[in-house]
Amino acid sequence: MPEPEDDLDDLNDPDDPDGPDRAGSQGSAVLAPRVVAHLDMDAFYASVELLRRPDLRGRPVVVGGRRRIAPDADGSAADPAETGPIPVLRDYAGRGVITTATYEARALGVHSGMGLMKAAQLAPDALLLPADFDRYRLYSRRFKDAVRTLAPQVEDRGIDEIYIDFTPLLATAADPWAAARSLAIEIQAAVRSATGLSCSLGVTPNKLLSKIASDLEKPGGITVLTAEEIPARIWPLAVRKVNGIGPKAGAKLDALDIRTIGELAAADPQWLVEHFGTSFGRWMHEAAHGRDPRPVVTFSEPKSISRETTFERDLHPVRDRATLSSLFTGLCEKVAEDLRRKGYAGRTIGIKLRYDDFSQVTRDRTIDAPTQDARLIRRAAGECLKRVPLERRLRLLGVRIGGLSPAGVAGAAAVGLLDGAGLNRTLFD
DNA sequence: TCTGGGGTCCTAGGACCC
DNA sequence: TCTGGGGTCCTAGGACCC
Repeated sequence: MPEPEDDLDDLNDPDDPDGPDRAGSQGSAVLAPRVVAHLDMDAFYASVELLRRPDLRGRPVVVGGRRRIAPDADGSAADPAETGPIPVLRDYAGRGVITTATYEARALGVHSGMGLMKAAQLAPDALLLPADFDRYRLYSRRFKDAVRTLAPQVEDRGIDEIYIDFTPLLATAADPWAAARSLAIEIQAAVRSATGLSCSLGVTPNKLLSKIASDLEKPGGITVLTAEEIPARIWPLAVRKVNGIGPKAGAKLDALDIRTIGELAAADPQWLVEHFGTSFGRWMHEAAHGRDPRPVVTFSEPKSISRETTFERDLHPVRDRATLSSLFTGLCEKVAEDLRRKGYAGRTIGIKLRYDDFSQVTRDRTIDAPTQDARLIRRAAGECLKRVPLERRLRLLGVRIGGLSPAGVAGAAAVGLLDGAGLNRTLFD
C-alpha cells in the first residue's frame, strides 16, 4: 500500500477548522485564500540606536560586544552614551560578536554573528555601539502593538520579527491579494509612525514563503507572492534562504550538487529521504515546492529558561575555582529570578559548559517537584557539574531549567530570598 | 585576539511499565 | 526462561533560528 504522502500536497491549510469549509461547501463563492505575512524590522538594533544618534545616519555602525570598551589613549574609558565620541571597531579588544550592522556597514562585508575582531579588520572605522536590550524590547513592544491594532493575529518570532495572519481580514475582499498589499502598506506606515523605524514585509500563502519574501526587497520593501510565482521568484534562490536549512544541511546539499531551491524541488523525494532521513527529507521536498502547513500561533508557553555567560578569558576549573563558583551561583540566582518574574517553576535543571577548544557538554537532572528556588536549582546544577570532565579551561558556563509549569503567586511567595551564603560551598571541588 | 545569549525542535538509546 | 511490542520518561547531543 502506498504511503499517503499525497496528503501533503494540499496541506497549505491544515489545522484551521475553517479550511474544509472554505474549500468545500460554499457553492460558487470565491474562496478566500490563506494569506500570511512576515514582518521583519530593518537592521533593528542599529536602527533603534540611530533614533537617538541621528547624526550617525549614513555611516557604518555596528551594535555588539560587551559594554566594556577599550580605554582611550589618556586611560579614560570611552563613553558611548548620548553625545560622546563613539568608539570605532579598531579600538575594540575582547570577545564578542556583531548583533546588528547598518546597511552601510554590511556594504563593507561585516554582518551579524561575525566576531568583532574579524569585523575590525574589514571595517576598522565602523562605529561600535554597545547593545541596549531594554531599549530594543521597548521598541519591540511598540511595533508589535502597532501591528496588532490593524491585524490582531500576530505570532512572535523574537524581538524584531513576527508573522501575521491576514486571512480573517480578507474574507470579504473582492481581490484578496490587492487587499493584502494595501494592508501591508498600512502596517508599514503604522510601524513607522509608532517607532520611527522601517520594516519589510513578505505576503504569501504561508509562513515559509513569507519569511523568504520579506527578505527580497529589504530594506523597506513589501513583497507579495502567490503560489504561481514560486518558480520565477523562489526557485532561483539559494537553498540556505529556506528557514530550517542551516550551515550543515546547506553544505551537504552543496556536496550533492544542489544549490538552488529549484534544484531541491526537482530532486527525487525518495533520494532526499535516503540522504537526509524520512522527516527532514520529506520536509525539504515540501519546502522547496513552497508548501508549509504551519498555522500562525498567537500564544505558546515557554519550554525552558536559561542564563549563560562567556568569560572574558578562559577560566581554569582549579585555579579559578572561586571565580567560577560565584559565577555559577549567580547564574542559578538569575534563572530563579527569571522564573519568578515570568511565573513558572521547572523540574529539569541543566548545565552547559564550553571548553577553550569550543567543544561543549551538557548535563541535566530532573527533580521530583517543580521549583523556583535558587538553592534547589543550585544544588541540582552542582550535581550535574560533578558528572562533567573538568580538565580543560572553560570558556562558557550556563544554567538552564526546563519542564516548566505555571507557578501561581502562592508558589512565588513560597520561595525564600537567598542569603547567598551557603550557596558557594560544593562547587568545583 | 576567531566564534554572544536566549531559545525550539529532533534524534536516539536505555529504563521502566503494561 | 522464550518472545514481543507499545508508550512514556529521562538524558545527551546537535541543528537551527533570532
